[in-house]
Amino acid sequence: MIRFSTAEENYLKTIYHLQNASGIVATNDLAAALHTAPASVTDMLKKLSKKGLVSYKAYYGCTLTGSGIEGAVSIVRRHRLWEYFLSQKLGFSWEEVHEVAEELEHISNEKLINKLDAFLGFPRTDPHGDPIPDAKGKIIQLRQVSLATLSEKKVAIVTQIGNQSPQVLEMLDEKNISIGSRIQVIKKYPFDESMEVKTDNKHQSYLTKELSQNIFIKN
Amino acid sequence: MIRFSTAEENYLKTIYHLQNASGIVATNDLAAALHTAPASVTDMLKKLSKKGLVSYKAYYGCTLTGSGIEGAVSIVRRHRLWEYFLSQKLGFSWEEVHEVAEELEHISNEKLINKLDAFLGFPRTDPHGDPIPDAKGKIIQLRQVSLATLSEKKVAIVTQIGNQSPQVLEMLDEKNISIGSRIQVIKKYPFDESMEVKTDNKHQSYLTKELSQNIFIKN
DNA sequence: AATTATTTTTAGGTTTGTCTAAATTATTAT
DNA sequence: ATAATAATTTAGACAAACCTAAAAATAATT
Repeated sequence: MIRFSTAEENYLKTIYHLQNASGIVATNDLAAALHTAPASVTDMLKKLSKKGLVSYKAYYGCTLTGSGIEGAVSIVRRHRLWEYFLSQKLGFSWEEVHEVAEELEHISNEKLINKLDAFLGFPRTDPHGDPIPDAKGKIIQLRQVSLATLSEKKVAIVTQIGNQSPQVLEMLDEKNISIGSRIQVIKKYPFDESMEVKTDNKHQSYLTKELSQNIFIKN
Repeated sequence: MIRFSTAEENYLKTIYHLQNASGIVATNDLAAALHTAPASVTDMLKKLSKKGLVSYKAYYGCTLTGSGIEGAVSIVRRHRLWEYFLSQKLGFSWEEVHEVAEELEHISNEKLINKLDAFLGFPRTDPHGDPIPDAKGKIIQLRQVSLATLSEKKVAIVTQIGNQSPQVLEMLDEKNISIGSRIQVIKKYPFDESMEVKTDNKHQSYLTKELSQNIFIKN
């Protein structure tokens, strides 16, 4: 196992997420995601390229190589296991876990992570419903069906949240919707694709199209 | 709360332990403990001095100031809580915990540490028997009575280990002695101050003066 | 196709924390 | 008390990761 610096790990992880969302990653996009100057990104890309972790052609963005992906997945695994720990064992709310996990994820002792995994009972998703890679780096990504597609009267279980911005998480908290929630569609309004839903505790809420499209479910 | 860099934290913590053991801390001793060149230590001492964390007079070593001690104690708290977690929850052996805790201790989210403390049930000592400072920085240091002073036939409980080098920890492991062990003195040999002892499981061992002096007990 | 605008890279600089080698101060031994 | 030795500091450099400003390459617009 190769050891990465904290900065390298942040680059690998961020490139990984960006390229999963939209293929080749542009320097400016990466800079924006990392809150650094584009010039700094160029420096680091050259470094990661020389190490064989990204393939990078000047002016044409980058993608992770095989070993780059391997590294990124291992960081994602650590991040999500810590999120699960913080949420399930320490009682952090799901909006708070991400920030703390950003720090914990850089502790790269493999035995620690595998023992943590076992202690937590080998969870398959983190508190936001994102899949946790196993010790071999395998990720079971479940089929993404959004709540927006569910028809009236039907019931489903929330499995994942798409956009995990604090704004979205706060709204979901207010509406009492979290991973594992049972949701029933009461009425759909085709005009603006909004809907009225009922959660476990009979709590009734109104969801815009934007919100319901970000809530993923299983039946 | 002021934030420190990882390097600063390591200096504070190391100065704290050294000055607890022997008053004023010499540059060379600090360099040896940190595995760095003495010149680097001088640089850092100037920096910490300017920040008001150590009082430092060139050529005459250093000691922590009030706020330096405060910082150091908070790092010690984090370290020992993580050691407890690793040992009690994740099943690490007590020789292994220190190394991993060296990394975890630098995550300085106060809420994380306080929630971890609560999750662990507010433990008062780490797996080596060292006291864990509470959230206010208070340390309850128990009276140090060494096994060497215990008389024949008497029984006591191991509360702490003085020298926690891997060599000592390994010997104690072999002899089945750990924090919380019940030990009975079978026979003492005044000539070399060695002794024969019996542990919980009827396991009988021979302890040299050097070893028994490093095992601290309560009755 | 030429100009303008955007994106990306290069050049040169900063900070943190480290190093080695040389100079200085303190301590120990004669 | 002086010389030798040990400890410490200064001086000058280096790597990592960042920055700003200017230059160059690519993309968009007329």
